[in-house]
Amino acid sequence: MAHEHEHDRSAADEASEYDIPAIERKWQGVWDELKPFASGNPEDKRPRKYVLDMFPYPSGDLHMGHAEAYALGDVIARYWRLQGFNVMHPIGWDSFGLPAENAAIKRGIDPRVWTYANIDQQKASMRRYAASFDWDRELHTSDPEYYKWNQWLFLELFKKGLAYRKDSWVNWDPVDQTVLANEQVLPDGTSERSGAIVVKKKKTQWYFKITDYADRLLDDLNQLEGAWPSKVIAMQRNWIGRSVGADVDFEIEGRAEKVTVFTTRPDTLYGATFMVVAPDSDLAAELVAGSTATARMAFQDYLEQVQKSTEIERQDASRPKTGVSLDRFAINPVTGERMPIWVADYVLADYGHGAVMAVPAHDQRDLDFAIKFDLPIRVVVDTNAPITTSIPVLELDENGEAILPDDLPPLDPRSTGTALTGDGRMINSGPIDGLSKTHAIKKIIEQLSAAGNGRAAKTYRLRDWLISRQRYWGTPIPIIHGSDGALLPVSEDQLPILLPPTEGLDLQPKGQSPLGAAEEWVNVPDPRDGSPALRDPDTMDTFVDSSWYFLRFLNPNDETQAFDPRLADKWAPVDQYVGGVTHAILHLLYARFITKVLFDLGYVGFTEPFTALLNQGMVLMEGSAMSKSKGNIVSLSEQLDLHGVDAVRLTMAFAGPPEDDIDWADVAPAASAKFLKRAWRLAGDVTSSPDIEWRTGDQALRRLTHRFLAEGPGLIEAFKFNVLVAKIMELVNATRKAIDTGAGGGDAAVREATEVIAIALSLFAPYTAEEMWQKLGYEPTVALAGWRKADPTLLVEDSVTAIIQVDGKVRDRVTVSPKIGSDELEKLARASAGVVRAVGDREIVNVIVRAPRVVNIATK
RNA sequence: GCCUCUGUAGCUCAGUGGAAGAGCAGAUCCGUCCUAAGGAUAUGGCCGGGGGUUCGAAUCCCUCCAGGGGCACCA
Repeated sequence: MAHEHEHDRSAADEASEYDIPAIERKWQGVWDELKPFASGNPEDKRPRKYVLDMFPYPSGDLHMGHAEAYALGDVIARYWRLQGFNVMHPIGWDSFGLPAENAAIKRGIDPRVWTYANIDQQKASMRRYAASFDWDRELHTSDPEYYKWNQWLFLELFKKGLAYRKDSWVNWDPVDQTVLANEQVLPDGTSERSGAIVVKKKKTQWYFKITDYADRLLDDLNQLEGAWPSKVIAMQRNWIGRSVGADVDFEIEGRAEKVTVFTTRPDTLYGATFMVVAPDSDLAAELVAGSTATARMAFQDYLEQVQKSTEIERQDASRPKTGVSLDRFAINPVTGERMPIWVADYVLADYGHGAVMAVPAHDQRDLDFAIKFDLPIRVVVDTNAPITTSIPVLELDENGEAILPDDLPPLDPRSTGTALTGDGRMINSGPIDGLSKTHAIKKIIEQLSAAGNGRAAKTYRLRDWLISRQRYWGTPIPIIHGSDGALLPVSEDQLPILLPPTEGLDLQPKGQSPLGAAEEWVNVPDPRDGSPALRDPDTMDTFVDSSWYFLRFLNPNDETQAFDPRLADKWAPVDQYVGGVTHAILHLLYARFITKVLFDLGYVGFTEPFTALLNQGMVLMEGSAMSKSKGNIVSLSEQLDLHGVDAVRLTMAFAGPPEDDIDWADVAPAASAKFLKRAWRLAGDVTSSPDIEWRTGDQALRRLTHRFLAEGPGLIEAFKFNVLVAKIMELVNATRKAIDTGAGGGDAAVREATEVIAIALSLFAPYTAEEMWQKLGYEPTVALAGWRKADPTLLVEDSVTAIIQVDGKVRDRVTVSPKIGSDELEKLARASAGVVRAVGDREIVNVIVRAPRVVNIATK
């Protein structure tokens, strides 16, 4: 620090001190005035990019997880701005939902009050955090101006038959007293929100018909390959769970209608020796009703036992098989054999048709069951037979059996206990004998189709999206129930249907929507004839809100439409989406679905909402997720007060690859703060003026600077933020060295490097970067300074070191021109002292030359 | 059980056929009334183990081990 400042430090201007709180205050004001992150100017000629962070639920204050996500998303937004793009980087609030309602109940206040107070608080923290959001686009999903368009969207789906009511078994959360979508139930059978064990209830509810889009949701994942994390793509594929096979109809003795089952292995139909029906299915109840009294009693006992078991128990595949016979029979359509019908809980009521044809020889579950209950087993695929891609021609003996090598294991699943699930050659299967699996499947489907008792079929694990919720703080469903049961859509000019005030309403969860008790609200005239009718009392799943919010950001204040299709053409889909992997299925699947619906309705011209996706990891503390119960919560505001916003943001970016978790115990925000101050000091030590001629500067430092400029964009675009930060550190160290022991503070290369450092740091540490930029003699803002182009002449080295190996070991090295020829390099290598010594009197058998980098001399 | 990702310095990670690297932390020294800021220097590695391919392997192939994630009675 210069001496003259030491005497009047108290009066020193802000710029001569690295006074973090003062710097933060100063630049927030400047940004508010300059609005460098506004993206709404229609005259703006820059190319456009849409960078979106998943919007937060307003829980009260920012936490470490938000801090990581918004730091990383901001790096990308700021980077594209430096590359000359008009970047739309909006933020809003996912402000409907249960936490607000539960908090309101606890405190006896309106959820609105709690929600909007939280938003105010959280917004202040966010502004301090200096994410480069375009605040002009802020939206709240709990505003009537927003949820009006949820209702519009619902009606669009209703008109298309994609929103419908059905009576079905639903997931019921006994704590929050509401139904849940399948996606909101964790694999262990608990609610993702309340943690309660979810139970099944039979209820009539609203669904969105996402299963109509199952194929497109699955197939379009291919477009996202490489642009979305492969983990998320895999999870979505699993979730949709398409199986390809056939439906086969079985005649039932004593029943007029056939029973259809789905199978992925229609080729094994000749080996189907019994049928298994889900115990909790309507089919089982009906079949047993027509059976003997003994069967009915056994079934009743079994059903009760099944219904007592939890979802977790039921999902344990290692559990021994259980079941009872219904004493009814199906007829195998190809063999004509009688097949006993059993019920067993390994068959699920809500998958396929709730019944399976059991092929014990070739399916492990069926085999386990057949062995336990001594049911017939017939092998129909010879898995020992060789497979060819065409119809195989095999050596057969006089009985028509394939001639096999002696050492193959026998085909006897009953004694081995292992089903033969592999490919092979069909046997015991009449007209399809001799075929391989693929051909047999094709042929049997043809035969079944021709006979009218089967057809090709697909089935999915994906279920329709249950969107009704029996709670207050959400979007009212725009449907009126006529006294005759008619479902009457509210006309669009009546929207929004506002939530009634909470006064006089009991929000306490009790299994029925609190809205149903709002007499004045719920009782409406039938739009057809004015007779008494009722509003639908349920509210929508808040995932409806977030399934299209990225479009509302385009013109969040538009009162005439949900979004402007012309703006959607310009800005959407989102170029870069950033958020946690917790939404890998839920939100992302729903948003993809709604986007495809909007495409089909002609509102948007694209079918995928998020072109690229980055999942950031979690912030942990000492190896585990931060939680109140563990008592390991690190307070973000404390960290910000301690180290400054810039240091915390830099730490988030530097800690590792963005998708990895950050353990706050392993990182050093204080070291980041130290580094930032070190970088900041460079700007004060630059004594040249901005118009200095770069070319006169120190060449070594210039080379380093321009190599940095050349590789920076690739690192950012590959999300290797941590690597870029390490490179900035290197550049800072080299510049420091040039100032102290080399070219000095007046050198042009020192100024150039420091400017580049300020620009690069603006991605991670905006306050420090602005401060440096100003010290270097420029007007704000560094955020729009632009990423400089690397000078290609500074990227080529004028000499390189070639290594000389003898038998793979380095024995010498020579400094050569990067353009040296192979012959010349080989000559140099053979003559080198190290090589002569190492080779000695051995014979040289081979010389590999890779000019200009390496020569390897092999000896005998 | 199946699928998938990851094992490189104390920590976080680069490097993905051609000399094992960076940042941070730690160590020592300079500096200082003390502390700190600041600066300098050196240290630190069976590249998870084993086998193979190659003139040459951290890098490619096989196999095993360890850890993370996902799926799992879905016919």
